[in-house]
Amino acid sequence: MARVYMERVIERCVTVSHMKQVHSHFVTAGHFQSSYLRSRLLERCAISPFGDLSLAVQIFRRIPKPLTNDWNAIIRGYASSSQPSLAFSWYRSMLSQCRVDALTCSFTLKACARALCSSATPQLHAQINRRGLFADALLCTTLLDAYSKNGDLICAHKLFDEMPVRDVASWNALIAGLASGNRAHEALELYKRMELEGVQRNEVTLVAALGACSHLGAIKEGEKIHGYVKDSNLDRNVIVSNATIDMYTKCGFVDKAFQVFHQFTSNKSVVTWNTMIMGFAVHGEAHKALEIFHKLEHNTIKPDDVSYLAALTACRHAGLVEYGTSIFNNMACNGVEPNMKHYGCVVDLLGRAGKLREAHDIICSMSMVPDPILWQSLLGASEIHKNVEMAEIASKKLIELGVNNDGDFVLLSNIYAAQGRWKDVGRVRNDMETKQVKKIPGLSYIEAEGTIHKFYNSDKRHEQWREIYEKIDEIRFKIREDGYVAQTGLVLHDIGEEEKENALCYHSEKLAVAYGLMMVEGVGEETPVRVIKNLRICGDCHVVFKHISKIYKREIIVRDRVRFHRFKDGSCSCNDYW
DNA sequence: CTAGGGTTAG
Repeated sequence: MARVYMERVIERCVTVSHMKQVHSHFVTAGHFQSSYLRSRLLERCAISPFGDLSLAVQIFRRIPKPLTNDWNAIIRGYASSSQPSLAFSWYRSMLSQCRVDALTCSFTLKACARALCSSATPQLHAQINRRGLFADALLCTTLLDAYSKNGDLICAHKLFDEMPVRDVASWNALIAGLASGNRAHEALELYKRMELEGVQRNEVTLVAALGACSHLGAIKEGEKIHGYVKDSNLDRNVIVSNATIDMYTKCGFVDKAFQVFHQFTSNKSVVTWNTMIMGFAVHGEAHKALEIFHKLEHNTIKPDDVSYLAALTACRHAGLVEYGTSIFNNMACNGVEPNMKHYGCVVDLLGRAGKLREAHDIICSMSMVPDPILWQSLLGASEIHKNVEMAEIASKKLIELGVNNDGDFVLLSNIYAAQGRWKDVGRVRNDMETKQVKKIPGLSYIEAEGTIHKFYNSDKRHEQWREIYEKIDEIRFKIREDGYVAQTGLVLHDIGEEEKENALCYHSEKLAVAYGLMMVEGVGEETPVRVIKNLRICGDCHVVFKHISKIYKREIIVRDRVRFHRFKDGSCSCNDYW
C-alpha cells in the first residue's frame, strides 16, 4: 500500500523542489531502502522534463551501494540529455562496480546513436553477446540503430541478418539507416522484401520507404507506396502524410505534394506546413511558399525555426532581397533566434543579389563562429559579381579554416581568369596541387523503367553509352542551329576552345538528360525528363537544357544540390537566378 | 525482487 502511494507521490513531482522534498522525506522515512522507489525517483528526476539531471546525480552520489537500476536511471538521463557522450563514461564506471543488464545496454546505445560515437557501439555489441542478450529483439534493434546512425551500415546489415529474433521495428531501423546513408536503393529492396517475407509493415516502415524515394527521386516506387498508404488508411497519420509531401516535392512534383497538403485528412503539424513551404521554395515558387508561410503565421500553430528557414529559402531562390531581410530581421521578435542555417540563407540571398558588403558584414556580426559554408557562399557570390577583393577575403578565411574544397579554388581561379590575372590563376592552381584538395565527383542519375541509372562525367560504364554519346552529338548539332554557344569560360584549364567544349559536353547531367530523352522518345509530351545531380548544375548544362526543352518539346526537371530547375519552352523556372 | 528499453517526417 505504502509503495503504491509513494509511487503516486513521485509521479506528481513536477518541479525540482518537489523532487528535493520527496527525496528528503524518503530518506527520513526510510523509504530510500526500497531500491524500487529510489530508482523511480532517480529516473523521474533524470529524464522527465520537470526534472534536473544534476540533482539526480547528487542523489545518486549519496546512495551507499547503488544497484543496476540506479545506474540505469542516470545513464538513461544522460542518453537523452544534451551531452549523450557522458552516458558512456557512466557506463564505463558502472562496468567495474555493478552488474550491467539489457536496459543498461539499451540506454547506452541510445547515447551512442545520438552522440555519434562509433567506437563505443562495437563494445556494447560485445557486451550483449557476452551476456547472451542477442535474442532480445528490442535491444538488438537499438544496437542496429546505433550502427546505422554512426554510418556503419555493413555492421547494421550483418547484425540484421544474424538476429535470431526480428520484428517490424528491426526492419524499419535498417530501412531507415539505408535510406539516410546513401543506400536508398537497398532500402527500397528491403522494403519490398518485407512483403515477400510476410512481415506486416507499419507507419514507420512507410515513412522510411518514402524517405528512400525522396533521396532517389524514385517517383514510380513513391507513387506505389502512396497508394499503399491510402489503401491502408495510413494517410491519416500526420508523419506519413508529411513524408508523402516531401517525397512528391523531392521527386519534382510539387503540385502533387500540394494536393496531399490541401486534402489533408488529419490535423496538420508544424512540420506539414514547413515541408510544403520548403517544397515550393526549392521549386522556385516563392509566392506560393510565402502565401503558405503567411497562413501559418495566422494559424494557432506557431512557426518554428524551420518555418523561417523555409521562408528565407523561398526568398533566396527568387532573389527577394528586401522581403527576405525583413523576415530575417523580424524572426527574433517572434521568438525564434537565427541559427547557422538562417545565416547561410541570408548571406546567400544578399551575396547573390550583389550586396557583398552587407553579406560580409552579417558574417562578421554573428555571435557564433561562422560555418565555412558562409564564406563559401560569399566566395560564390563574389565570383558571380566579379568582385576580386571580396573573393580574396573569403578564400583567405577558408584557407585559414583548413577547408580544401576544389570548388572554392576553381571559383577563385575563375575570378582571376576573368580579369586576365594569369599569374594569380597559376598560383591558385599550384595551391590546388600542393594542398590535398578534396574533389567531389559530379554524379547524376535518372529513373527509367523503374531502375536508377547513374552517370559520372565522361562516363562510359552504361551499357548503352555509344547511343548516349551519339544522342549528345545530335543534340549539339540541333542546339547550335538554335543559337547555342558553348560556355567555355566555365572551363578552368588553358586548353583549346574545342577541347574546352569537349570537356563540357559529357558532363554527368548531360549524359543523364540525353539518356532520358532517348527513353521518352515516342512517349507523350507531358512526360518530363527528370534528373538528379549531387552538386550544383553547371552553367553550360543550364543553357543546353533550355535549348533542348524548346527543340525537343520536352520538359526537363533537374534537382541539384540545393534546388529544382524546370526547363520548359526554352526557359528555366529559376529565371537564370541561381 | 514488482517497471522501465527499439524503428518515423520538415
